Amino acid sequence: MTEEIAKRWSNEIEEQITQKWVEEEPFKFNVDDVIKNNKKVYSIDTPPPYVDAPIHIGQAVTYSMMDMFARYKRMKGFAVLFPLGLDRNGLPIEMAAQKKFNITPEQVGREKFLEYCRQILEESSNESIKTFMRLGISFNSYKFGENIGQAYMTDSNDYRLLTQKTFYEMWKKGLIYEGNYISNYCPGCKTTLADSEVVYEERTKKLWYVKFKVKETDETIIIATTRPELLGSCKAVIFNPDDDRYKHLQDKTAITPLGDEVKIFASNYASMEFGTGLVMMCSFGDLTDIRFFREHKLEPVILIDENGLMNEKAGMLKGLTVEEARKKIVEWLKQNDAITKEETITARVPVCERSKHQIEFIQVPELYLKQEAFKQELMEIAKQINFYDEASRQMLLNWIESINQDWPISRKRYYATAIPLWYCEKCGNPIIGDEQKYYEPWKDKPPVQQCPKCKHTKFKPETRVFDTWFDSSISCLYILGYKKHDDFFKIAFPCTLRPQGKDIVRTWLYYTLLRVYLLLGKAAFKDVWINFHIVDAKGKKMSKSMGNVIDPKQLIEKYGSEALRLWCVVEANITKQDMKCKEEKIKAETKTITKLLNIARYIAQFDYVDESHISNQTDKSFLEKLNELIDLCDKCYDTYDFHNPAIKLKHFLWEVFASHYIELTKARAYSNDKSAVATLYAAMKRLLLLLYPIIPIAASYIYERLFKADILHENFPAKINIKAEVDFSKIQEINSIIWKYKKEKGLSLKAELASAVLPELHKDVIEDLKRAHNIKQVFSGDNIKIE
RNA sequence: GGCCCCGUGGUCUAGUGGUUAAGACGCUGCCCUCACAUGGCAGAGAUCCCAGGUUCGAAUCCUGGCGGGGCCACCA
Repeated sequence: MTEEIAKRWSNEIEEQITQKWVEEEPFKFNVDDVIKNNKKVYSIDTPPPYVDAPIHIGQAVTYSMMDMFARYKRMKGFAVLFPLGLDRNGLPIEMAAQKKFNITPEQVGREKFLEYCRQILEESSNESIKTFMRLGISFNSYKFGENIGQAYMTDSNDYRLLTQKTFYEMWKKGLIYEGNYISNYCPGCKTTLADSEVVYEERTKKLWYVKFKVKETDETIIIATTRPELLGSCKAVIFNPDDDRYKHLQDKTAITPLGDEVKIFASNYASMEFGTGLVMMCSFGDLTDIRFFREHKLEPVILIDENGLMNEKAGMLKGLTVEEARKKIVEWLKQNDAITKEETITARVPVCERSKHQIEFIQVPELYLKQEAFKQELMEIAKQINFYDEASRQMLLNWIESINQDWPISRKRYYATAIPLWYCEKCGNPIIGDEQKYYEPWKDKPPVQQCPKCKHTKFKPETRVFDTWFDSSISCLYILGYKKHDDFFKIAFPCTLRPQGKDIVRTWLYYTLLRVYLLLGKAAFKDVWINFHIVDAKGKKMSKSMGNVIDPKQLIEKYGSEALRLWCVVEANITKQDMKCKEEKIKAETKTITKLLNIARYIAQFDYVDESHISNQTDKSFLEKLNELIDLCDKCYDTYDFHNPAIKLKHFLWEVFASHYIELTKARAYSNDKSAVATLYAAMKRLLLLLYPIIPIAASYIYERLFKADILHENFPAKINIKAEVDFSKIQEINSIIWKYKKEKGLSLKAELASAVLPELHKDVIEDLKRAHNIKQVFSGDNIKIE
């Protein structure tokens, strides 16, 4: 007796099945088996979500899609490496700790502060993991551990040790150096930022018109500036070479309100339209200033210190933040009658991607990883990888093209991977750690007793930590067991797929390709799948402040995870554009699940008949349509396209299978015609297998009841070996005409028809048509006619 | 300023040289027919952004325009 198939789909069924998957770990990655039996590996470098935030709709959708990739590849015989990672590094943890315990790292000291951070992480709910479980994401394991395929955390000693190991490798190759350059500095995060972490935003700013004097002629000139606090670092006043108003000032000397004397000359950097056409060049208000100083070999005066405060060179502004300094100098200038006008302008300003504070440019020593020298090679790498969608490649190429300095990898922060360096107190010689353990120099001793250069025995520990992307950019190496499981790594590298959002192309994707290229000389991935975002029903970006955030947990609660999974592939192609999220559309997909369930219930009332009994031409004609679908799905799934197959599968389910085939063959099925029943089972089996990657929970539920087997162990279906004489579309067409005729005549669908003229078709098909539509007599002819 | 993507019924999407331009959501009407009322059937609703061009033929290819979006560079 077949176990009863539910009439309605429910969250209880979903929970029961997904719970079982979590407990029994059927997707476990077996490294030994892979190595011993030389299995082909398909690996996914999953993007670790941030621990403390519950997962958002975009993650729910993209992880569901990754799950489809993973499940499809398993059906195709791959050993699929699909690990769950959690990102636990970086500033958000520090900020949360500071806020919750109302402390600052400066107050409590490094070790104590790290403890507070760990406490925050300890209390983190792991909410995201529960949602992944509920969505049926087939991670290799939901248990944390250090074996291949187990769930991992980016702040584990194991992960951090690999970060340090790769650091040694690059250090030894001479790719890392200490440089004292102008860096992006975020006053909010109190740290240096790489260019990739800087974005531009439209902001309103004040523009002040300040009086300068010309020394030689004593005339007053007016200069517009948004950065009066940098007046003390002014080294030149410029005007556009075509600006007739100021040509007479060439090579004269300007006196700033502070009394400094600077040269006046022409430069293309000045635009005639902006302000008064005269510009004061300071060190450094923006990137143009930096370039200008370099080109004119001017000695910069740095007024802002490593902490973002005005230093002693700033005179009366010393100790103030930049904001405070600006206020104070404006007041002072006003008192001295040096300001003629004040305007509000809008301009695009560089801001910190995370905290949105305006970037300052300050000079700080940082460790740099060489990248500028490898632009060409990386462009080549970018061209070798398959991009899905192909158009996404351009985002990466654009970014590589625009790189114009090396990557600062050190940060003055705390909760991140330690930089394993010590410096000889006598000669300053840097000492690196070794691969034995994860080092924290401020509390660990270096692996050597004395400085190899001067034999001195005292060392100063490095207290800076790595940029969080320096960790993240080796995730693909970590999951493949780099420098740990050499025999596995050898066969599994490069990683097959990197799935990720378009917003982190210039960080996560770029840095990973850079790191892996520098370490191994190859592309890190075979395929890269870039997703766009989920936006609200109106196409607006979801944000807490707008109040338009859609919580995936609530959607699952209301409609189930299968409806959500089906919706996200049917709705649109997320690799091409943002996808709008409308609840009604998700709700609508519950109907498809119900339909599938009910077709299964219909089939289950007949005793199973195997495929060898398929002989009827109607049946063969129908199955041939399914064969086409098998081909299409296979071809599309292989290129990460689930959108088009999902639409076709839905259509097949509703139209071809339910409306036409089942209605046409009911008479035969109820009279236990072996060919008809065998066809129902054969078709349903294929259809479930095709749907399985998309809606695995429902597919496995039905499969188990109809075929008494676990769908997880099945292969991707092969085409059914049949040859049909009739095109099923032709049959559908005739059905529609007859249904429409009866409708128009106000006849019931069961009403008897005296006769019909139908095209020449196989007798099996004519017989089914006669019984389905209750036609007494059928004549053949080219024009369909019903009476 | 450079590069890229998109513009199909009210809404969201398919279709990428020849189709009566497809589907879903929404809307209207009829029907509880023994798998399914979380259903079935039917209907209304599209100058396929505009203008040229290529072609026997264009929503589909080309050019220009208009509109929307993205990435990068960036004005003191």
